[in-house]
Amino acid sequence: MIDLKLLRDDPDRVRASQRARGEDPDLVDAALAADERRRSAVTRYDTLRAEQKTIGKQVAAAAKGPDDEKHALLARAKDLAAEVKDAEAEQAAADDALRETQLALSNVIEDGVPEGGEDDFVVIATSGEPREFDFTPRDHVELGELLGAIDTARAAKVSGARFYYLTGVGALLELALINLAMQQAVSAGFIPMLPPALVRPPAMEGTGFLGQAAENVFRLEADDFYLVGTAEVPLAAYHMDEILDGAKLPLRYAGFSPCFRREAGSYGKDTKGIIRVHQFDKVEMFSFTTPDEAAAEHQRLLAWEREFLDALEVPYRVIDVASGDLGSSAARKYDCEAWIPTQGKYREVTSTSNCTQFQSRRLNIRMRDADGVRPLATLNGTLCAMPRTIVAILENHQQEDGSVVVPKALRPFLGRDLLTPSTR
RNA sequence: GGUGGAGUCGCCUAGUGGCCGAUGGCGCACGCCUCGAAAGCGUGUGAGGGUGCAAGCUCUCCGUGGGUUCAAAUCCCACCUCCACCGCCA
Repeated sequence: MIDLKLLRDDPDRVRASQRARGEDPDLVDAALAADERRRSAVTRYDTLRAEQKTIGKQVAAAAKGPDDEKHALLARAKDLAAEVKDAEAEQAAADDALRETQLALSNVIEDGVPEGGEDDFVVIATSGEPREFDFTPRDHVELGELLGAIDTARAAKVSGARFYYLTGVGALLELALINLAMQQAVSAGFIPMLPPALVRPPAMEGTGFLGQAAENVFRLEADDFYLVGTAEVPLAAYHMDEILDGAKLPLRYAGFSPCFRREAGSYGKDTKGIIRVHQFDKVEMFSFTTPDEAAAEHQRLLAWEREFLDALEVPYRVIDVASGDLGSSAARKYDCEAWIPTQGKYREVTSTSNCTQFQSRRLNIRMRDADGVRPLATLNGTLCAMPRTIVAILENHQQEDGSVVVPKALRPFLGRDLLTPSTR
């Protein structure tokens, strides 16, 4: 949710941000008008209500006095009650209208975000070199089959398209990745969390997933639950309606959870394999910090993501996502993209967003320090999304015979150095 | 799923229609006392909005949402959450 003060003091900055995102700058003026309307409604209600309270006290005092005086007061009080009710309704309507326009506005982008759409990202780092194969590399679907690690055919029978079974070493590979990721997170000071994957509407709404992203959210209508698309939702909402002690920030959580995505509108994209699926597991980092520290924390989250990819010995690059391709709550976003040999391109495996105070305002999460009580900053970053990471490992570390060399960092967790084709 | 009980300002708690934005304690902050501390004493201590340069003035919030009333923490209804017991499942 946008800061009202910023909206009033510097509407041009918000308009410019909207334009850079390819969103409607006129929403700014709609919000300003709604703010104006609300303020006059509040003043009217406050005045009437103060009068009502005064008269109420007079009625109580006159209770023992003469009848005609009492009746006159009561008559006046009745009229006033009707007016108050009317003013209250108008204020409530004005409140709702303002909130609606406020919610329609996306976060103000950070200075330096590349302008443009999906293809206008800026590559800010690359690590490792795409490997030269002296044989024709197999894609992860074929490798998964050879190794007895991935079964998409039976998953289609049981659950339909975009589902998969991890079997045998595939299952073990995920468990090893979870443990490696959690170990890294914990030694960096994160609090490990296993959050709920079903949440009630306020948590989903507060994290901003019921806006443009709503069509990608699974909903359990009979019970009014949403299935989370990322642990970001339950981790952000963990401190909903709380005031955190400024001295205890930053608070960092590493949440492992299943993630559910409808993938509406992606028909035809990545239909093969496990790059784009309806359900997967992920270890997500989440930070609550002061507004001043947000940008620096963003860099730290990116560094932790890179540390993890480095440990997996996978070539990747880091992109600074362009303004038109940011989620509505992100002021800035960096994606790490791993090299996928059989596609000949880099594909997103992790993503970290600085949501500044945008998300905390919606979720009503604040901090208290010497400067008083105010919204804090929230940031999130993927540490390890299992299927895409598994794809990157299998494809990059494969050998001619279909075996896959296990990255050194993962060996203690997997208990083996090499995955070999099985005759299952 | 059934029955009963409960949700008040960081924590505990008083409060059954106007004198209540709300009692008291703990905690916390500051001060006094002390060589220093503890104890003791004193003062202060929720959040949000409107208005104002400011001091201030004012409105809202007693789980949430409705209702009754001139007036609701207090009465009524629905919902949410928690606790206990029973049933069921793991």
